[in-house]
Amino acid sequence: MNRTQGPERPFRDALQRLKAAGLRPTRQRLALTRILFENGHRHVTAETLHAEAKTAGVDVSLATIYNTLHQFTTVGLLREVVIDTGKAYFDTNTDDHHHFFFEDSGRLADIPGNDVAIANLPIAPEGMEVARVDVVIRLRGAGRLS
Amino acid sequence: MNRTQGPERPFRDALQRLKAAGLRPTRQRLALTRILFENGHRHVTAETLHAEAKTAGVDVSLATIYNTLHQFTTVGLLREVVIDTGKAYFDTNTDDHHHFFFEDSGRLADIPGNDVAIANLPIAPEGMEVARVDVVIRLRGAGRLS
DNA sequence: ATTAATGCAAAATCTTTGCACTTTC
DNA sequence: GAAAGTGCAAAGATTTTGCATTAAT
Repeated sequence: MNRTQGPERPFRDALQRLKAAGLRPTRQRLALTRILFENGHRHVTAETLHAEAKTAGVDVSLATIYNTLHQFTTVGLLREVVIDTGKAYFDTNTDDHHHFFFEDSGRLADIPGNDVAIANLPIAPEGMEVARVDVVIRLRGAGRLS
Repeated sequence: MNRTQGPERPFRDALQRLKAAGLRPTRQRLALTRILFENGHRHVTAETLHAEAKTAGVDVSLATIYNTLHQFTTVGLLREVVIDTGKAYFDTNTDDHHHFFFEDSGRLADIPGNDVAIANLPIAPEGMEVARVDVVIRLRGAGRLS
């Protein structure tokens, strides 16, 4: 838009992130990257991301949302969290960590810190290696939201 | 089939199980109960259970399979295990325990023993209680099946 | 120019629903 | 014969796919 000044910082960051991941910085991917990574860690589904994009005035088809979520996951920008049968959640925090799942609202939250540890992790069967350990703490309750 | 003798043991067990759960012992539910509970702990999906029933010569519609799986889960005969987006697994072992998931084959297995323990379980947020803690160890590997 | 990405709508999966028919109590 | 359960096919929901168009290198 303004080419007398260099691109603003957030834009440059998004561009950089895509380049580093080896993905072409298309208009859609740049917009989604900014939505996803500019405001701390996020948990999204295809649907919520699509809605957010629309709200932000970015026109992206659902198919592209799905493509993008999976490409980002493949290159390590996102991580998929299996919480629910029939809906895929993606987390912008790709570090090893675990989750709270609020059953009432369907909201997902990282468990703060790396406190959770698993004792007596059983040995993987012959010839198998551990790809990942997922811990989900399902919460239910007198759900007055703060 | 043979009414000069009392019903055989397995049949009686299935009947008993359904009655205890407050479910009417219909032909379909009896058959599914036997398939599910007569041979140690099992992990099934709607599809695998439907196939097994068919193989066993039991005619049950898919809709009834779904109904039954959910009814059984509601009354505590089964437990749902969330492993995979887009496919629901059910476990005949309703005790507190965790799972291995073989990503290659889609097979699910209980982690033997109650060894797995979680250290530093974080406090549930205000007004929330822990409904359940799920641990899934995802395995991948030089998967030569035994 | 070449290659990759996007969008659309159609298809594929898995699951649920509505309603007539059947079975259990 | 009430009430509950079953089966079918249709409808839902989410995700994937095929292919023509558009954009990036």
